[in-house]
Amino acid sequence: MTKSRKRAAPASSRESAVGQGRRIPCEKCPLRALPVLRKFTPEEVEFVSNLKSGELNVEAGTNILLQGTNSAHLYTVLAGWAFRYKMLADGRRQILNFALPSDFLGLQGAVANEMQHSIEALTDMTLCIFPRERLWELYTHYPSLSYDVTWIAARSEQYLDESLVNIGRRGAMERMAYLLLHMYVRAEKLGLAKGSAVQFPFTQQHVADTLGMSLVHANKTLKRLTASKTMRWKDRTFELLDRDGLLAIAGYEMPPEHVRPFI
Amino acid sequence: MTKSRKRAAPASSRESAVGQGRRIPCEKCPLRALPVLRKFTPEEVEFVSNLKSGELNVEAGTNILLQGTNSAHLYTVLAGWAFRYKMLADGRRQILNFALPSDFLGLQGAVANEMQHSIEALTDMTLCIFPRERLWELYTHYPSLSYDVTWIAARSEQYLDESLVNIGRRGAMERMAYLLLHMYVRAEKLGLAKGSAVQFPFTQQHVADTLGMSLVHANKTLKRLTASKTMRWKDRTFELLDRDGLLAIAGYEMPPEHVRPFI
DNA sequence: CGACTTGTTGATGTACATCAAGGTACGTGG
DNA sequence: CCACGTACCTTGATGTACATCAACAAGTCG
Repeated sequence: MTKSRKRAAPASSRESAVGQGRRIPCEKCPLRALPVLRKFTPEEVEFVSNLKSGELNVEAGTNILLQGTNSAHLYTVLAGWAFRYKMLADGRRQILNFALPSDFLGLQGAVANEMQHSIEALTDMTLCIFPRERLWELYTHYPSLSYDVTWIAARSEQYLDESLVNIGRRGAMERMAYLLLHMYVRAEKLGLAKGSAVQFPFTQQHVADTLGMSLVHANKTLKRLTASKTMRWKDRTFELLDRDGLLAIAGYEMPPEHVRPFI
Repeated sequence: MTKSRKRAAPASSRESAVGQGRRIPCEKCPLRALPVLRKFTPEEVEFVSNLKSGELNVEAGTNILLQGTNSAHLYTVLAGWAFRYKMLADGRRQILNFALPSDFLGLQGAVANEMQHSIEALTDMTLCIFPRERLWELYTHYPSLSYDVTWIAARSEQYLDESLVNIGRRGAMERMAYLLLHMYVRAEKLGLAKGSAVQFPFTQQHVADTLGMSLVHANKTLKRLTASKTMRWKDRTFELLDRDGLLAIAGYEMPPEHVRPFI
């Protein structure tokens, strides 16, 4: 054993001060207009709207879902960022993925019974709540939506495949370049970019835990990457300066990203 | 860049000498009796049987699915072992997962359009073929089966999560112990174990590519692991000698494995 | 103000990769 | 039969990408 990242105390994860917001009807959901998201029929939207049991506001640092428990809910991210992670007994942490607006959370728990991972809010967030036991209704009433759920699961599998190659077979610079570019592109697609800059709410520690390296090494890798002048990342603001240059360092062809469902 | 595993020539992957076997009706499928697999209703079985368009026999080394192409089929493994992998441009390889009898292959391609990974047969295999374009029928006619497909996708996500923690945050011994135990358990559940021994059809190179390490290091790690007397692996035969001991080295709680669907 | 979070940097150690060589078992065609 | 190739495993010597340890700087917060 070696591999860095022990933290004795659960430094983040404050007490989960949550709140119930008022309900925006799905018909007026601001996300639904995004061009990357598949158009729903009015019936589909109405069904989903009816499935939605409420909204949840959580503060940054809150654990939305917890490894080892079974959640009664599924969530859609309306606003804010989160990350999915697993902890080992001795405190090592691996971040599996980040969640952005329009992402769907908790399916594994709905299907398994017990969560095998945790999810923590990176920023203040707004989530749509769907009761887990009504997922079955969706399957019996709306094949199109069931297909979407499968689609979503298959796509996260793709992301994970990418991460596995990334961590298993590539050096620190390649990994880092790939991750930053990946997160930039995702944010950009959601209209979160201003010019070529995005507000990244995560820290170097999060990046290190995503890429399976130590904080110190992540820091030094970022320095080297900055020296390449393909990007800049200071005070939570990420700027993409040379997309092709960064892509070249990542040594990668980005897989095609399609229009996707949003439940 | 570093991170091992370049191979100039595609050493394995012979020419895909395949063959069409005769058709076993799903009602008589030998796998369906396995206690780990969920019981299907007669209607479900009949529907699946009708969906099945044929059987495929492939030799060890054949590429069943290829990164960058779009396959017209979905497969269920009836017999034999395979592995899912991705290659980088310079020849580095990352194995993502292994496929055993009862596993479902090709969903990502069905849902995306273009495969983002390849699958290669480790042994001679028999596969059930399902035409991809009829997947939609399944969604419209059988919510229960659609739910199963989602279930399967969510479960592979869980496997990938595990692998990510494994590669990202654990040392060579831990990784190795975990992988071997994991593969043993999977094989055992399918009735492939004799006493406490299983025939593993993969080589040390495959293990190395799964764990994101070099062949040499995998070999040395295996030596050290053998010295612990918790297992033995010689001439393709793996023997589990001390389950708890190996589990302790893996430093892990195995997640609960449930009864699962088999399409 | 201290306590804490985040970033930064240098010194040192080690887990890993790379290189190189050889060893066994299997096949092939002469 | 042997010579030859090839697939797989093994082992030692050497190099390096990473982790660990330690310290400090800047910003924020109660």
